[in-house]
Amino acid sequence: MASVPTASTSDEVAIGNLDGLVGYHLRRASAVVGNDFSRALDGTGIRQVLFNILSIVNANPGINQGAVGRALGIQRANMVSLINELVDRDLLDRKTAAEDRRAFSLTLAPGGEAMFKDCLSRTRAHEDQLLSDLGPGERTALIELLSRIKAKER
Amino acid sequence: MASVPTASTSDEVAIGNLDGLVGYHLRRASAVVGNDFSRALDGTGIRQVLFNILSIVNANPGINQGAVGRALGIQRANMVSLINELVDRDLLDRKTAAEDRRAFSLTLAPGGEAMFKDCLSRTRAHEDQLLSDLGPGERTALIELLSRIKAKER
DNA sequence: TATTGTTATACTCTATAACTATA
DNA sequence: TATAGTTATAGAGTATAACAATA
Repeated sequence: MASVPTASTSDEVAIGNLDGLVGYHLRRASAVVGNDFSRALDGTGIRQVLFNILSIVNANPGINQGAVGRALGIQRANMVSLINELVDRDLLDRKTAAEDRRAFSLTLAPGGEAMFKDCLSRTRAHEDQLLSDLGPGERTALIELLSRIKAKER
Repeated sequence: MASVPTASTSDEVAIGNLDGLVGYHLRRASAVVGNDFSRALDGTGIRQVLFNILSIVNANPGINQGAVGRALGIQRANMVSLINELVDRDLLDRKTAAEDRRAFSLTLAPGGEAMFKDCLSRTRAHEDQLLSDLGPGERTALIELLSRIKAKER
């Protein structure tokens, strides 16, 4: 069974063979940053998924619901209530697409733009704080490695 | 609002400001590796959490339930059904701890050891495949960076 | 026939509070 | 009083199948 690390960084117990697995470390690090994100956006009512949707729509005005879902890895069926939530809160404008009457064309409502800006700056501030002991090169390198992993999606 | 990247690696739509956020990339990469993990363990009935629990118990025979949860960031209340599941499937032995009769002492049952070994080699094979275009140095560097982020947990 | 969005549904994960039994 | 495990419960994320309207 190869090498079984005894403790690594753990303070209380050994994590055993998990230590060599990228998946384990990704899961834990993602949770830490995700929780920090939640604290950053506390009080806004915006969750990580919703923020991601706002960002995609912001960068692609007029995009339709399905395309947003594909960009974020969210299934069609699960997009419905998320978009409803943002439309109901007047953060997103939804209208039937001119070119394809099956689809909806999404744009940020004025309130959505303000909300997105606010959430973005909160998020950046929190990430800068949380990741302050990573050098700028390390941070870039990390994002680059994560992008390459993401590209392996199937 | 600083720089708004237009496309980065995206093929269909721009991800906008998400591109500069570590949290976004962590979330997506973690999902990719997690899905790959699920495929690797398809048919075993073992999910990522359960595998993590088996690994902790394997590395710390006799450990109690709460300590496993703390090591993995799982709340006490949520440990109960997970441990029940593993005990019911004869993968884990659970007995009242000698030193503290409130606690349970957990060890891998023979079937649990076999299952863990099997899952571990499947997982390693899948990770090696999925991450084959990361050099060994990059993989180590990635794990090191993720560990440092995890250490910021609060 | 294929695609966009929808509904219904179910499973997993996560979070909180209140309880018991032991310490 | 504090801790180990339990129960109940609720919210959120994710997955599948089947449907209507449109392409």
